[in-house]
Amino acid sequence: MKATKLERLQADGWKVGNAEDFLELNDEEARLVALKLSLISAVKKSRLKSRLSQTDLAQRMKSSQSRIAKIEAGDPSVSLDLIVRALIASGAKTRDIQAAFTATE
Amino acid sequence: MKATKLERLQADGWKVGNAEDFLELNDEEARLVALKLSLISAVKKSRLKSRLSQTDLAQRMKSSQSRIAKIEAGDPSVSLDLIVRALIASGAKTRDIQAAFTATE
DNA sequence: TGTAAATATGTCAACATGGACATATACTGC
DNA sequence: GCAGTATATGTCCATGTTGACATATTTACA
Repeated sequence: MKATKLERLQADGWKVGNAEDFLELNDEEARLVALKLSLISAVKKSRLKSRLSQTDLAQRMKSSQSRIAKIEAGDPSVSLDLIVRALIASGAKTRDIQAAFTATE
Repeated sequence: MKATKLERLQADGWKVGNAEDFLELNDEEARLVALKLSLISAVKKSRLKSRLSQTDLAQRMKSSQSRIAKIEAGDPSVSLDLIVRALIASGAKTRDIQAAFTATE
């Protein structure tokens, strides 16, 4: 929602900011989660395609086997940064990464 | 490099792991940096397109104006997570995000 | 079944990133 | 120049994320 629209709604006496913002936030949060899941699945696909074990990939990107396992398990302690680094290190091409985004739509 | 290839090179007596790994790491690191820069520029574009001030966008995503400024300035304390959240919150469509990736190639 | 490799799970201390705040600087219309 | 708004920069400390490690579980295959 544009700031101007928000101001208009508020001027009109609308209780904006609670239910509506909540829904939008959920939507945005959902998009991020979907994106992460899609990228995670791309990591596993790419790693297997490159015939790398989790330990191999971990060495490549100077991480640890347990971290890779956590990435692929969707562990909440894993950042988007790490997921993308794993994707790149596993040999994924730019078009593979884009494909992961496409799956989000 | 596949683990098998690495093992073969090592078996052949190659000093793998230093210069080569260093170069590959740089390459991967460079890809990540390029990706971030591309997404950052997409954030600013998307924010302006939506006619949001940094303060507006910050409120939308429950962040702060200074964080948004740091995102757009490419501050090192900004994660990929935050960049993508800003991108989504600023109203970028999935195809805009993909386009940012494309620019990386 | 046994055994080795691969993967999963839990923990933790070190480091990265976060929002918030203060404040400086830049921009815009007057 | 001035006021109002937008953006930039620096700091703080709470929380998030990390690699490393130990260990458990699963898988592959003789």
